[in-house]
Amino acid sequence: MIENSERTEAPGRPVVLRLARYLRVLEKLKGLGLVKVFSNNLGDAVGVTAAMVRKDLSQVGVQGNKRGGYLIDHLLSELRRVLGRDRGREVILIGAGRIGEALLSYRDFEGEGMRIVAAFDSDPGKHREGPPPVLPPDRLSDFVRQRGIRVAIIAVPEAQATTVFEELRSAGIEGVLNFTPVDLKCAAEGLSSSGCTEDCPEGCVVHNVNIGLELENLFYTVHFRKASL
Amino acid sequence: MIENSERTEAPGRPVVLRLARYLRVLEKLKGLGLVKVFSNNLGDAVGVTAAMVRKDLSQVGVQGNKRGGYLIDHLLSELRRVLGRDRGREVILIGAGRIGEALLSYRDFEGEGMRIVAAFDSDPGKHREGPPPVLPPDRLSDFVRQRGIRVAIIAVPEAQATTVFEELRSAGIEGVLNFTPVDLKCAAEGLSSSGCTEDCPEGCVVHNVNIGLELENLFYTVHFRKASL
DNA sequence: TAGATTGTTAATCGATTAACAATC
DNA sequence: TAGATTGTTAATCGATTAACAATC
Repeated sequence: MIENSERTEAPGRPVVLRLARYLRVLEKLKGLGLVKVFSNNLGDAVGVTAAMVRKDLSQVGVQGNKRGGYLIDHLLSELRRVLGRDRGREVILIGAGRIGEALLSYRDFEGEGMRIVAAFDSDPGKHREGPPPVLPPDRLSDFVRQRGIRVAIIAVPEAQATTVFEELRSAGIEGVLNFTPVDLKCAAEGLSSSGCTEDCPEGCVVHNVNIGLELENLFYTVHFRKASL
Repeated sequence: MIENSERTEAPGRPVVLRLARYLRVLEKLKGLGLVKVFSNNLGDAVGVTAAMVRKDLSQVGVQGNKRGGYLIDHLLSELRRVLGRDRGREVILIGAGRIGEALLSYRDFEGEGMRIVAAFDSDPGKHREGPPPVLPPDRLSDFVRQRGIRVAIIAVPEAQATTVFEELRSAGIEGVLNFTPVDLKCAAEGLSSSGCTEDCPEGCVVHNVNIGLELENLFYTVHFRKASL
């Protein structure tokens, strides 16, 4: 039953998030002119133990030198490969309202090799040439197919969330970052764990960014800490 | 060493997030006129097993009826109490840029009993009466003390993140929701796990909403799924 | 009583941490 | 060789799931 061949086992979500963090630290270290790094250092920078750093790296097949630590250049290119930095990572945005506009002007993920290549909004007043262009919804499907887009961000009002999600799915989108407070369910039912990630049998992944829940949780934590001191 | 008295054990973060979800579903069910609910139903609505629902509820001391399930009204008031809905949950916002404005106009958490009572921005052009008012940074400290504010949202440019954080801490803020990609470290070092929550020895909790990391992770998941089919 | 649902205990699972053998 | 660091195996921890006794 178990594939025991070439491929290493698929790392889980927490591992991937840490790999992305290692990558950022490594870029900064390289910028400082460093050449080698120990699991020790990386762990300190990201706030995890050295053992975990080594385990994460070995899990994705990245090797170090028994005594010399890891070569930063090697680590950089390996992590970029694993995380898919080499492929084009283009995303579309649905909804050019306040959150949408904020994301459009948030140039930060370009540095990470990701790019919003178009936005879609039903309000004609929002349309513009770009880049990135803001287009009417009826151009969504063609755009996705022609450009081979696989990932979308949903930043529409709550009421439109499920409709938009259906449209994205039928256009062939495989991954969604959802900023609405709605739990997007995939056709049938099921889902939801810690409010972050969810899986869709037929092949669409939804990650939820639920600001209200995060804030709720924060209030709770703050209150509880105080109460327990 | 273990306190075994009155108080139930502190529920972890995943439990609290689920409790908040149960609460939302319950509010809708009540709106529909229902009176009772089974762990079964709640589980379906939130996407977890019935056993987990019962465990979560019993963990915070909420009881049902052995055969009749749970009374929605009872559940509502108990969950509201546990989650602290009864106390005023006021938060301030630092940074009235694009993300900040989006949050200000995001009336959604008012329904959840949380409210942004003021924003602060160093650009005088942003200042206004409100409500909520947008104020200059030098009024932050007094405002926090006078109103007893404990929680803040940081939505400033990356470069200002750490400075703002220090100011908040010295003003006595105990919890921060951080929208910048910077890992806010508490005075010294240490921190960071799955990129969501972090704990600060001296009593300030930071929850990070790192959109870039979420997107990175989504691209990865989508790519990997495809590769493994 | 019979049936159904809760509350809780035991089993499973995955992720983190600790320990240590391999090796440069 | 001695010292240091990796890669991996075993132990721990927490959270989820399964099972079931209690009881309305």
